[in-house]
Amino acid sequence: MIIMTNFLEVIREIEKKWQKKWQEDNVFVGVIDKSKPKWFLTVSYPYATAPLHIGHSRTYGLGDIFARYKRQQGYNVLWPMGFHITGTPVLAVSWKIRNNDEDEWKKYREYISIYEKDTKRIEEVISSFTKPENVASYFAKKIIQDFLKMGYSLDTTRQFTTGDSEYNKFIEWQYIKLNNKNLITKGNHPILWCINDKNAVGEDDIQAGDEIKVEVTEFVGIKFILENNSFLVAATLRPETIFGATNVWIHPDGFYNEISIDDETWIISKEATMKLMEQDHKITIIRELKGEEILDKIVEVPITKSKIPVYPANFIDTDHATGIVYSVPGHAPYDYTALVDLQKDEKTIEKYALNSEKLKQINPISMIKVKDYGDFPAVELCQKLGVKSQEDTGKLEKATQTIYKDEYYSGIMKDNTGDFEGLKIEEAKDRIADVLFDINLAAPIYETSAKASCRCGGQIIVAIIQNQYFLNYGDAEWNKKAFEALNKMTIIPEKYRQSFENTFNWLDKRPCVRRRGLGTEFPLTKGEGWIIESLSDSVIYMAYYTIVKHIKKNNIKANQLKPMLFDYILLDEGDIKEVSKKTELSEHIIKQMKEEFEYWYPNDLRHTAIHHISNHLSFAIFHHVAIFPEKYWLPAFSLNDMVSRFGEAMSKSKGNVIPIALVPEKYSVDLTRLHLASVATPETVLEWKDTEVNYAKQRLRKFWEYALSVTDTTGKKNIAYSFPSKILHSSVKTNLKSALEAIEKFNARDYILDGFYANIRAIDEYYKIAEHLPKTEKKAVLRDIIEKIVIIMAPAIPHICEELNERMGYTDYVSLKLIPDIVITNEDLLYALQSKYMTDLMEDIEQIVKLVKTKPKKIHIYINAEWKNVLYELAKKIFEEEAVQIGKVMSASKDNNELSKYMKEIANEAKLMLKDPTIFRIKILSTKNQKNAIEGYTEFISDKYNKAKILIHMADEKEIYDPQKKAQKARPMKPALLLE
RNA sequence: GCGGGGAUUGCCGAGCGGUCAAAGGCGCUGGACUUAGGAUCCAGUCCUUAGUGGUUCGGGAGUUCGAAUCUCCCUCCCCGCACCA
Repeated sequence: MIIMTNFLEVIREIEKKWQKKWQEDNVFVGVIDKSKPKWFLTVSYPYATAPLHIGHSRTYGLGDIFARYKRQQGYNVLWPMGFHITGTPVLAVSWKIRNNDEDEWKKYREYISIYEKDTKRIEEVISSFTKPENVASYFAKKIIQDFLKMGYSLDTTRQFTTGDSEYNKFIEWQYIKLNNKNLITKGNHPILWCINDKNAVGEDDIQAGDEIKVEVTEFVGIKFILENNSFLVAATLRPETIFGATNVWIHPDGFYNEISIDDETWIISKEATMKLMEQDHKITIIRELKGEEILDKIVEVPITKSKIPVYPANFIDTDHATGIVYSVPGHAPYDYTALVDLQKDEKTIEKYALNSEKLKQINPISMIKVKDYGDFPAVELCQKLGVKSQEDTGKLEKATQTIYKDEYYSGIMKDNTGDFEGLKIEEAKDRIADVLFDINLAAPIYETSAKASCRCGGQIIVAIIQNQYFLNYGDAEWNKKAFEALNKMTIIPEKYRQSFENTFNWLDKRPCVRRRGLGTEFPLTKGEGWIIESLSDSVIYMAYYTIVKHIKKNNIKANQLKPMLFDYILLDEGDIKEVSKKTELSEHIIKQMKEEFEYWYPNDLRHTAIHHISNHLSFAIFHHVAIFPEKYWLPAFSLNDMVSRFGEAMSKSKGNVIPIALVPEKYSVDLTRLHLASVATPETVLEWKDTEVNYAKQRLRKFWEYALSVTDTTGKKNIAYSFPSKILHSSVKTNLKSALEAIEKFNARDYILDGFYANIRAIDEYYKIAEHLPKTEKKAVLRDIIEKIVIIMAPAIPHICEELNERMGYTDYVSLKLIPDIVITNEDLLYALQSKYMTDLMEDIEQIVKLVKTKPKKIHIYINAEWKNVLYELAKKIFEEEAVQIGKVMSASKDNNELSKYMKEIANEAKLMLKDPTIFRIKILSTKNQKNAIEGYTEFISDKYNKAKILIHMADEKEIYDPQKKAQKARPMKPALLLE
């Protein structure tokens, strides 16, 4: 109990002690050493706007295990870290703090209180966030501290942020390269836009943007011909329904504009006019009008050429698309309901002097055949749901969605749809739109998927940005090269390769400049206020780590970092003399930078979270193949999923966050590292449960105690190991061997499960079986294996291992100790088999003891006759590659001298074999080795059953004690038992 | 919708053609230690049985000497979908 409370405290002190030493001795600083193979790891750098939590430490912790493992394998390892601060988030935080956003202040008070205890200081820090750069610099500083407190073996001398002016030069160079290779194109592009700020908006800028998902929707604006070159433009998502149009709806009280647009005359709502002005049109307003002005007018439907009237409807929203829709009562519940409402509504008919006769003649048109519906799905569904009027919006919404879905997936165009007859709706929809566009009787109208406001209060609409710059990921040659690179890469876990392939196939043009956020100015449009989108900051920056050290050390200025310098260092292009002259840098410094890059690159492994696959990881491959020669392409990615708690992803609003900064005091660093890396496979969401952490804690404590019990002794010294000790020794070896095989494939979980947990269990087991053995032997064997475990498990639990290494009398760092070769001998394999054999045997004994319910005085164990081993080995050979056929065993036995005399017994045995053919797959111990194993455990078994006598009988021997004829039942690996 | 992943014993979660009744954990049950224990340690935890038997791995069909693992169909669940890092 005392040990219990103290254990974590002891460990925590140890953790601090070693972190300090590592830092003081610069143990993890990457320095060129050409005598060693290099290994360059990167883990995606964090975004510096908030404290990191335990979910992040899953990713970084795995990275650290890999880095430490490689280091202990003799590689010269470089694992640097920087910070991402470009884009909008830093600005958004700063903006909210500046505008005294209460929630934001509250959130940041909590964040900062993780690091600062004094309330006044907390307020001070937050106040400083009114300057964006302070947000980034504060968190960058804190996060790196957190990382070091987690024991990560980082080279901290190569830190930078994506906001550094020197780094911006590197990004500028990247874009110059991409542009030179014609990978940047121009075009128009719809985006979400705030009419107030006159600027693009992202999720951060939209009120409740994290809850309402606002997207750009493309409507087809169909031009209903009013008169020559003058149109009523009705917007729809379902252009195929044009064949069912019976009339046009307009809001009688709504305000509309007659506009001149691209040499045509349109009537659309006032709001729509404003929106279209941002959508790449030439517009002048001719006049304003109210909806009622055009009621009862007749328009011509494109394609069908039928003439239909314009009627009033209150469900029309003038602030949605064009504020005009056409009516398809057969297939649209709103339209049907509005039509019925109007036909009954004498008052309205009179008010607008509508042609009542004509109105009442209007009937729904059926033009889509849908499974499980009659001719008029809208009518059917409205009746079924009991829709009363067009005010019944809840039910109408539901009906609309149901029909949309049903018709979309199972609808077929009917014979009144001309060329489109028989087409599935899925297909007809796009075809009809294309035809309409072709004959210039439709135009795309962009609208937001939901009404939304900017944080500034302005309405958000869709705007078309002209001459926008794009990265052309769809470029056939670029794409092909990226695939080529991907095909050569190692992806861990391999199953994510598919996701990359899908991403590559889906990637097309991607806008690469923004008007908002921090970042590098776009070099092609200097002075116009275009910023390079921030994902481009995280695709080839790994290369920058190799040279940033020299930039900082030599105090190189941004304006010295000319493209030709990067060309020379990173691409080996150009002439050093000229570069030196133009950049005013000494040749020596330039050479050093080049040497550093050429030594470390490529980035041997990049480890990140899974959700980066479809963006920055894919782009990283694209940008590498575009810019670098093949020898510098990325060789490998490894990935892990996130951490959840109480079933949900960690987020401030869910209140389930554990900040990394609190890990050392709340848990322990080694404990957390161990748990995070081993409790789940990397591709699954890891649910953090304190009860499970507790398990890891108990095991860690046990390991610590076992290890401490042998720090005062030395290894094996002329002590002959008895059977149980040999078993322990070789099973630990076997476990460590498979642990090393796992981590070699970057499988940290199996590495820990096999190398740590399985070994502790093996020791537990040993202590049970070895109670009767001399203390000196037990200590010797334990010391022997602890030494190995300490070295091999150091990558996972480095602090504890450093401490034990020291307490065992070593003066070097275990973090730098080479992992020994573990060689599994035939003897080890035999012990493993014997151990398994004994576990099974003891289980059998235990089962019988339980059934008999009396304590046995004697335990007779019968080992099978030798000929049975011969038989099984023979059968194994026969069935190695083919199906099991008993006849073959029988005939082969007949030809075998040793077996032919037992044919009767073999017939019985064969029946058993057929029942359980797996027996042919397992390894079998000789009768002698079965006996050896049992003898090695005799004392233990005897002690376990009140000193019962253990008697081993060989079925072959004559005159054995066998009152119940058990001996003949013994099979290889399955001795028979008799308890008395 | 498109694309991907998944469904395992009370729960979480490994396994992905053969010692698989299926790792490990949690929970539960019993015991030890204790004044006590929601601490820790040990044992047990599908059903049956002097053991080598039966029924299980979302549902259904198939391939195989042998399937949780392979194939096909069905049902349900999760994730990603571009100007957001």
